[in-house]
Amino acid sequence: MNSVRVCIIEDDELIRDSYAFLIEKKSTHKIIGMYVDYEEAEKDLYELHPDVILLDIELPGKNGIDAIPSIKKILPDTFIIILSVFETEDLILKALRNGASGYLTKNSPSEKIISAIEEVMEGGGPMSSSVASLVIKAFQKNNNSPLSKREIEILENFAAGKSRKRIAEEMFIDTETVKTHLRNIYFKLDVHSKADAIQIARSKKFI
Amino acid sequence: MNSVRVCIIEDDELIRDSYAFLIEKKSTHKIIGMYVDYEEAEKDLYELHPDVILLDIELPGKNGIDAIPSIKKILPDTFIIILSVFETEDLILKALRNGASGYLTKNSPSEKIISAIEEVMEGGGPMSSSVASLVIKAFQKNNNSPLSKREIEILENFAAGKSRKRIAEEMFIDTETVKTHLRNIYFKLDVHSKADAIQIARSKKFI
DNA sequence: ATATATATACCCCATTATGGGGTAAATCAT
DNA sequence: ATGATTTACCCCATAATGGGGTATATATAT
Repeated sequence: MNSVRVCIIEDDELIRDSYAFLIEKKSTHKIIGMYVDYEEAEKDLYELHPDVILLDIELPGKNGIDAIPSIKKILPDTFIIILSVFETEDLILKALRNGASGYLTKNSPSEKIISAIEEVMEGGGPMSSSVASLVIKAFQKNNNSPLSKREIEILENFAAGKSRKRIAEEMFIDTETVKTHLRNIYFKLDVHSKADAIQIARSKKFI
Repeated sequence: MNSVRVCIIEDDELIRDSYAFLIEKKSTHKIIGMYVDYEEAEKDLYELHPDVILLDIELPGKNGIDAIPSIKKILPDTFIIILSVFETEDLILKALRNGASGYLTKNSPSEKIISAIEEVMEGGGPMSSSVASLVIKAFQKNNNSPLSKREIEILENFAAGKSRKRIAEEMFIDTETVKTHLRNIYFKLDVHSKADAIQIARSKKFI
């Protein structure tokens, strides 16, 4: 592994300095920039063009989640690894959606951080195991759904923007049958519209 | 880490036996069952109640992907780790959606497989780094979208099943403006319906 | 065996949403 | 300053929706 040019954006001085120290000491990677917030970093980013940015989420000024798209606009090919104490589904998914390539918790040992830097450079997606688990769970359905298999199938087609007619044709059933299923779905989810049914079903991972 | 009761479903004798041998030799986990296909395994699963199942995808009879929900129905709390030579987005996401807790490529060293068994028992989500990268990319949008920001926003609301009227209200614009955006979205995606627009936009990760 | 859930299908009705067409002005960004 | 974006209005016919009632066959579970 060649020397990787790394930049750190982290407001806590102790954490920032110890990461920098350990990375420089235990690997061949170079810490080419250290910043206490995104606004400071922004001025230098284009000139610096780091390979990897270690980014904290809890920052003064623009937070890490919102900083990701801004960084990606300036440096589309720079990999961003989130370093955070928080492991909530919401934050993790937003970070990944916004363009982060990895997500580590701050209690990760320095070896894990160093190998994560190498991993992203090689096209990997380094994550703490609890983070990986949350990411996987984000794909999985809730098996305590009140909806039947057929109802789930219909609501999924519905959520794909299809009309009753089209769903009926594709499922080889009558449009009236689709309608009856829909009526039962509305009753079970206690809603009275498509949008509400989709929203409830998605948030509860029924579909 | 206590001894974990592991079961292997893998049709290739050499791979199956070498996994079993290495796991028994290098860890305290117990291989309590080995099967060449899902049908064979199914007979014993409830009685065996393994903690973890190492599951191949390319199986004779029912394939691994389809076997996952069947296993989960019999053993809802057993963790399933996929072992596959294939790393296509489609297979990986289907496996995770169906309930797999981890996904390793077959070239993984035995240490990685052993630690994966421990990781799932502790609530983690073990993945090969290339798999993790694909999973992360599944969350990320295509930034070469022909759609404008506003159009993406509107199509996302559209994909949430909302009507033009509701979108207009929530976005503080006129329904006619929503309509114009929609018309431009249809033109850019070369479609003539909601369902097609959503389908194209989702498959190309524009939304 | 009997109750409950599921999947199928038909009828009525009024209201709402959709897609296609044309046009245009203000603002934003390269 | 040229093209893209965002906003908004007009016309029109057709399709889709949601609410109501009813029914029958099959599965599943207690």
